[in-house]
Amino acid sequence: MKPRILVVDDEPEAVELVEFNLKQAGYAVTTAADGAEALKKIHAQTPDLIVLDVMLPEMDGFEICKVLRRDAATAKISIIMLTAKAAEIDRVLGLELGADDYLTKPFSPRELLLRIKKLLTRSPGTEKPKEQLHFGDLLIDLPRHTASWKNQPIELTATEFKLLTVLAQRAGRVQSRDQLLRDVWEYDSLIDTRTVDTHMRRLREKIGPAAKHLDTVRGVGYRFVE
Amino acid sequence: MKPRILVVDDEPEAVELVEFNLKQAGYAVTTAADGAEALKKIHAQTPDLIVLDVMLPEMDGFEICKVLRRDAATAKISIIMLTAKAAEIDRVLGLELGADDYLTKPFSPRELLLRIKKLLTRSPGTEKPKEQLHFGDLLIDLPRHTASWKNQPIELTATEFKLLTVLAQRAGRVQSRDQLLRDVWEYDSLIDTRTVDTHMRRLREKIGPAAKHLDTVRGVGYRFVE
DNA sequence: CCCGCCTGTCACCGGATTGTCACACTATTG
DNA sequence: CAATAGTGTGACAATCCGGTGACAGGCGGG
Repeated sequence: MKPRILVVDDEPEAVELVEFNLKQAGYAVTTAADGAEALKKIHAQTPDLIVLDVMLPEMDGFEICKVLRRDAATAKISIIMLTAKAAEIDRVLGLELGADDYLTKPFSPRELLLRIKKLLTRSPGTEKPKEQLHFGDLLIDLPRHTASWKNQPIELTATEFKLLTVLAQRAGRVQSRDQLLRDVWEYDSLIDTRTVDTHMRRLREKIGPAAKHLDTVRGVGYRFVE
Repeated sequence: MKPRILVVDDEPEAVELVEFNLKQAGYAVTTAADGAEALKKIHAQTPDLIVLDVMLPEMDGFEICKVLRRDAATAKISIIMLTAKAAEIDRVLGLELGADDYLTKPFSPRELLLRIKKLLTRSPGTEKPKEQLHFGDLLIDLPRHTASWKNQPIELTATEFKLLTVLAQRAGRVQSRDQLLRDVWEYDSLIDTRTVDTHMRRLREKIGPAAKHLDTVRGVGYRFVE
């Protein structure tokens, strides 16, 4: 899952330079040359981070930043402002604008990459991982370490619970037996891969009707379907 | 009536940045560079919230936090800790320290403002740590350090009481033995995890019928159920 | 100093859990 | 249709895990 980054600047060369470097670094990059285009693209597909030049025709970077922060849907996107004057820094990072970081032009691509990395690795930490997983009548509660079907508790052993959890958290994606061994058992391949099958059987028996969520993908592995 | 916020940090630039942003946002800000100064200012005029850096000369943030929580006059002030390591989070938010929130450095002023706002607008209903915990016929009184079942007092040792308290305060959530060692014993892994079992046994014996609240989650830990 | 209480550790036990195997069964392939 | 690979199933033994009783060191009070 590549992090998505939107680069907003009206100077084509600047955009190109940044875009090239970010793509090199493995990010999915989209670009916009003015505020209207930026907002359109943001609403089309929310990026994880925005690199935003202050100097833009019509709607400037400050305006865009404010607009984004006001809307709950976009308020949590990390924003790095590209600004000319050091004097503006306080305002940029402050309450009114609320950018997460800034760079004064000119800057080195490497520097930008460092800031981006910092912001992207931090944001997942600030939002909590889900504590409960709902799938129709199936409820998995991680901190309580319980699962239930139509509010009827399901008795699961530690391994079964973890297996269910791992599959459910990756709902829709097939997990190979090896992958499951790594993620559920936490050590590699000391265990026969067929052991996974046995645990899947036990899990299916215990969760009864909810077993419809557990698909076998012949020749590949198992998958949790919603 | 502006909410009063005390910022405690020994780095002048950090203080300045935070102070500027908080004032912009309409808070009344005072600052302190070390623990002694902080305590003095707190007692001179109780702030509504404290932004507290962990790294301080002499008395560190942990110490200050503990001191504040012990004194009834200051126990209810909201505290946001600025901490370096993610590993310390559990301890910071846990029973021993009882901070209300935390941020890992570096953080954006905007993030800090969001957390502050959240804590200050906290409705009186979602009040601070309760002084008494009721669960059916079981009553745990934290300031008195007593527990009772149907108004009959239960004799508990210090460790047993703390163990019960920690579990009850996280009612519903499974606590691993390691977690309990951290939160009840306060230091890590010098102690055998099986020691927890022994104390659970003693606790169960003493609280008699109330032991039904204490669940064992095989392979995971223990859980207080309501 | 002695005594009793609190604590941490250990060894043991019974039951739950788990990994493995052999075999049955089903989909896939030629 | 037969052969084959892949998966479901039942049974079983080894292991793990938590409860329990016992014990020794530490500490404080009398």
